[in-house]
Amino acid sequence: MPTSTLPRSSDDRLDETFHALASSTRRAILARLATGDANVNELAEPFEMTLPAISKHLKVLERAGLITRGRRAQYRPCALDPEPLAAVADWTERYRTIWENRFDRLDDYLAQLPEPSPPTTPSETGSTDD
Amino acid sequence: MPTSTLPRSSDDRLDETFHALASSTRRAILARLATGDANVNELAEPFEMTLPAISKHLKVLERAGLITRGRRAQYRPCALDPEPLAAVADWTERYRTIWENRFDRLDDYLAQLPEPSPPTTPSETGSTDD
DNA sequence: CGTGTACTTTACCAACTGGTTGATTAACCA
DNA sequence: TGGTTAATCAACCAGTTGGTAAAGTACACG
Repeated sequence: MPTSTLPRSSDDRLDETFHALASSTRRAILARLATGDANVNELAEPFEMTLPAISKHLKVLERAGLITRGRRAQYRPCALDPEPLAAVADWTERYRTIWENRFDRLDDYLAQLPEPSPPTTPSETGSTDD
Repeated sequence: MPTSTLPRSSDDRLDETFHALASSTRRAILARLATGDANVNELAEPFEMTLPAISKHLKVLERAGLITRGRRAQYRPCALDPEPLAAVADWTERYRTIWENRFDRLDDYLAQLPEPSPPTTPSETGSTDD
């Protein structure tokens, strides 16, 4: 395996980041690492899962650049690297404005309504919806 | 298939949202929908993929709540619903602070350095970086 | 009616995931 | 040297994913 370090597009990297995050196990590992570095056994402890399974999850997180791994004696300490999350935040941000504009348009619509009929006159309101 | 609409945990829904976003095809569909609603054929047009494949992607996006679908004659118009992205933004935000604290700690470290050697003395600055 | 258009469903496939067990590597300790 | 601990590798398995082709459904139109 030549460990193909080909120049990945930002699309590919976003694919990889989102995929790595699409697992509550992996997100829990990241949450644990957010409190400080940890070895593989420490990371595996909360899960009802064998060590090789955790090892695989860590490899996914590492390939996505979300963690880095060192070597201290026979331990492989893992550290969080939230850098790829910046791209996630950027991507998400572009949709937040769209989301907010919906309410803006609704606000505009409500603002130009003829009369804010008081809630004491429940009749007359068009009940033939749909 | 009883369409199991079981009460999903927020973890499960985040899994589903991240999974739906972990495909550049699906993100491209969302980007297209960000410019306005569209039918399935319109959404499929930019891709070298058969219609059933797009249909499957749309189903993934729909299950994740990222799009809603209507019925107008034989058309099934799709509309973007960025609401689930709020949870993504929230999740990501918790790690942004960690990311920034790194630099804060670096700032603290730099701030407490003995002497901020002025830039007018270009010698003396350690040029033996790797 | 029948025919075309828009889309979904079904059945099938190869590839990938996510887990397992058992063997293996690597470093420390005695 | 040999044993223990930490972690990965290899092989395997069931279930899922992402695509296809072909058939089916739903609606409009002449």
